[in-house]
Amino acid sequence: MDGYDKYAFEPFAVTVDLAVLTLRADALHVLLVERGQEPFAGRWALPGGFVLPDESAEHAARRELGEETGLADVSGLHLEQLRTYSDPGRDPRMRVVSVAFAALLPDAPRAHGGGDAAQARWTPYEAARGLAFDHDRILADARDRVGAKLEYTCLATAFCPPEFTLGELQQVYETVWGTALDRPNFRRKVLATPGFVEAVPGASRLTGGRGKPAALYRAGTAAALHPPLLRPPPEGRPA
Amino acid sequence: MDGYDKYAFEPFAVTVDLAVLTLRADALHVLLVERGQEPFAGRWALPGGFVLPDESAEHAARRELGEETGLADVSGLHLEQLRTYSDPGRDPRMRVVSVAFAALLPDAPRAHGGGDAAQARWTPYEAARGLAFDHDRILADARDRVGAKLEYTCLATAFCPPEFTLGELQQVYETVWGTALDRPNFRRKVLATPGFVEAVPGASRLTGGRGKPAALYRAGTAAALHPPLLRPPPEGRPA
DNA sequence: TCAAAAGTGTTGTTTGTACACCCATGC
DNA sequence: GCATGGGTGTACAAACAACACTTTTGA
Repeated sequence: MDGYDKYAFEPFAVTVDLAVLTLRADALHVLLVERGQEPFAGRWALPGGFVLPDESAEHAARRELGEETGLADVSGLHLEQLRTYSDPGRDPRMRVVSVAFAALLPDAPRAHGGGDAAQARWTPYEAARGLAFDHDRILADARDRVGAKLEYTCLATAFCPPEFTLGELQQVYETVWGTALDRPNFRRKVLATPGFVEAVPGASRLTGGRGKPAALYRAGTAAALHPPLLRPPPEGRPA
Repeated sequence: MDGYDKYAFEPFAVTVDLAVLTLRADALHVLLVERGQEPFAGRWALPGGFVLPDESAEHAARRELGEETGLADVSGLHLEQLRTYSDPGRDPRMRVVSVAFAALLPDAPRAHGGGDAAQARWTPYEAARGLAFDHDRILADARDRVGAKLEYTCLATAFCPPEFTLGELQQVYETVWGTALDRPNFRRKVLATPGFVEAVPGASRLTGGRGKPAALYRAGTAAALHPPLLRPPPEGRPA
């Protein structure tokens, strides 16, 4: 950090890459853009872009999030830094260091090709393979991180609309983890955690067209979950 | 990412900053270097340096770790990316984006002023305040991360020498968390977690000069802890 | 023989899990 | 009525926390 010279080193480009995740039809979806230019022209990639000279990576990420999703207000969306990818060869053109973010959306708005992307599309997570650059890796890391954070934080509400039912919240866990949970027990755990959700008095909503209308809840103020809501251990290894 | 030009944007410098943590005399210590030049000349800072044109941030971090600690072999040390700090004003000289890492050492080697640092010194965590740049924040984030990861990973062994006693392992938890743990229960939890530690057959060591020699263990192969070893919730909120 | 540190046992409580069961609604 | 999804109760098992107790060493 000492003996500096602005141009002493080969310039690094700093970009942000976004893993924008949402739940659609009970499946995890990710927002992808089709690349219009080389390298990887025609391939799908995570949305992203350069960090501008006078903004932070967080600012750039939220700016890109607005441009790519076409949402008017992205200020309330959950946006979280994942990690930074800096392998020298990750971009064939030049030295690009990318700060990756995960964004969580309650509902999938229409995808539209905003910014410099040819087009944007919501893709099921399972089908999002063969992405440009090291984006397969970034996407996998995003999913791992989100799955892990569901256990010990209130992150699940970031996938839900402002008012949601406990069934919808449970669906978040089941979809991201790919496991079924016992409904009565899930309900008790969530309600027993102070600050996870708060009831909307009197409100209720029909979910599947049939059945008893479910009570509505809002996200609470707590950030961490004590005790955690552990996902069932993978088969074959009894705790 | 399209329509690129190597020099179209103001160059970003990319650096790494290291929060090198160890346990010394049952207290968390961090390696600090005294800055020799402006800005912040004479102030203490986390060790770090530029990422070279042909290396990743991880490579730069391990290289700096070797230079700053003076250790011959740093290949086995735990080194983990924390997050990236990119506020436009964080370095008054120019645009510097820093990828922060946490490094965990089993034992505090002598600190020596290596590289471009005037001198390096192990400082108790509590006394490390008023650091240069945003290093107070980075250091606090490192401590938070390490404390949290002790709960659900086998990270604690990274603070221990190759062979250690369960009492020493417990000391890691107690020091980082600042809480006392019940020894019999701690012992059972650790031994009940497959892959956390493995016994060294027949070996034992006297720890406090007195008392029964303790059996020795090595770090196991597991990375995650299922179930987690939760720290006692802060007073006043019964789980 | 005592202090100190390691290691084992036991007991009561809490938590988790796997269900069975009732409730409200649309068809 | 009946299928569907929401919500409650309960009983067994596993896990946890607190603490008494034994063992092995140095002084």
